[in-house]
Amino acid sequence: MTTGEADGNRQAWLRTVAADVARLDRSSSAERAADILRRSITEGALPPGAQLSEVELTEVLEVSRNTLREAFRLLTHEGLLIYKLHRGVFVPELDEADVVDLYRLRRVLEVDVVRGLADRDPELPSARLEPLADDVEAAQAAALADRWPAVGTANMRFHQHLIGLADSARMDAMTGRLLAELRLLFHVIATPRELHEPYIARNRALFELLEARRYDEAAANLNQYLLDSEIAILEAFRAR
Amino acid sequence: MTTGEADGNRQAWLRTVAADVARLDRSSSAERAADILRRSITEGALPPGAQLSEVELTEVLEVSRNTLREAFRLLTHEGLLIYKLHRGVFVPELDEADVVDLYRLRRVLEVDVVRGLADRDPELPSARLEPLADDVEAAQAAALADRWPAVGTANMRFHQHLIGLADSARMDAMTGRLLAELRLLFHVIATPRELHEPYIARNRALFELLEARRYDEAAANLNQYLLDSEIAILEAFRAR
DNA sequence: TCTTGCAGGATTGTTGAACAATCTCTAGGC
DNA sequence: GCCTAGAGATTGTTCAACAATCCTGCAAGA
Repeated sequence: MTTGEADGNRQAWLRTVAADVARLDRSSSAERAADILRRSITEGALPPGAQLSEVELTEVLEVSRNTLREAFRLLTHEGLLIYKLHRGVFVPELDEADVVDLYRLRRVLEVDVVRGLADRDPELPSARLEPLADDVEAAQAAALADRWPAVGTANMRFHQHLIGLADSARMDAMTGRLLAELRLLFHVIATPRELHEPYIARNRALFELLEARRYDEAAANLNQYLLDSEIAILEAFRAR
Repeated sequence: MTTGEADGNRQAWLRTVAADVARLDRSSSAERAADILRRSITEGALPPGAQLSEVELTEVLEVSRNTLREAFRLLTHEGLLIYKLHRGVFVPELDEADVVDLYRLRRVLEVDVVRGLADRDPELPSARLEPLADDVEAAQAAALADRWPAVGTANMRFHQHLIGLADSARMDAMTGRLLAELRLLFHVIATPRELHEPYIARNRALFELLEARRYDEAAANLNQYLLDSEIAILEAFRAR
């Protein structure tokens, strides 16, 4: 082993440790409160349009009003809450225009990521695809157990991991926001099975194209996938 | 004038009034404090790496610590500040990887917007291009007055307005963040003139292609523009 | 000389109470 | 029936205090 290699290993190790430290540091009362609220919103316990009362939530979450308001700010900038000055915070009610907007962004980002993989194919170890495979399996398992919201979660994670292949912190953050907003839409739709089931197979097909390094086909596939998904959501939305 | 037109005008007027109200409503102490800090950061008074002391700024800005911290949160999610738990808030220090990341996103979004204009050409009144023309003129005027930071501001506004043509609230927000972060980079570069001057003419050329509705050419032009700009910034960055 | 451990001070994280500003809703007047 | 006024509730902001954590400097030990 050369000194260069040893240095490289040491550098890599330092990076992983730094990442671990950053993860541990992420515990403040405001963020813990935000975590709980985030789950309540994305799981539908707090439906779109609902107002979040400060006094009520300070008691439930056992944090002070100031800390709660910091949690509100965090979620506001994730798109999961909106502030109305002097009136309070609300769970956003997205409309069809938002669906179109969200999907436009998704198509732009995700298709570009897949297309971009072709340029850096050699440096992309196949292990990077494992999270995607796991997500496909998780969706399949949840479907067999008839847990359709969990299918939706796994499908979304698939797309988050897909974006992750680009190694762009900003794309990751943007996608996190977009998918969180998308979840807001799912709760006004009555038929979760019809909404999520088709995409288990489509995610698997997309994964296999990536695995085979047929990136152009994968990009075209993904583009059509997202167009279809947008239409499906719009239809379910109108039929609610 | 038909009733339809009258309705359309009334609708447009209602929208402008609503926008004005929203702008007036946007005056909370936290956001005013954030405005001041934002300018200090983007204008370079607070250089990358600087720490913002809470007690010091409460006195200067004449707001309470809690309100100041809300202002910090606002700027954090614009990418203009970063929080380090129990250590404070700092102006981010971007590196070359961030430049590459930022420009990748800019290319994806801006080129897609221009390309997308072709599909909705008929519904795009030429008046929508006026802000872009104003920005080009502003940049030109600032250049004649030797005010190069102002040239940079006008150039950035040009791109913000360009994204605005897509009528996507989320693209607007993302671009706002990206350009704010980009400004962070400008202050570590010693030669503002060399950095900004070439893009006055290039923005004008891009504008003229848009005006002529030659969108595909405009998209290709913009793509090369952003690639060149990225290289220029990277070089200036390495030479600092 | 270099590292390690330990105060002590400084800064941030969080709380609770208080008051001001604003909104909502109801009751009353026209 | 519609408009207006005012009471009550909610949010916006401040202040003071304490807890938790970080940074600094110094002394003890290898």
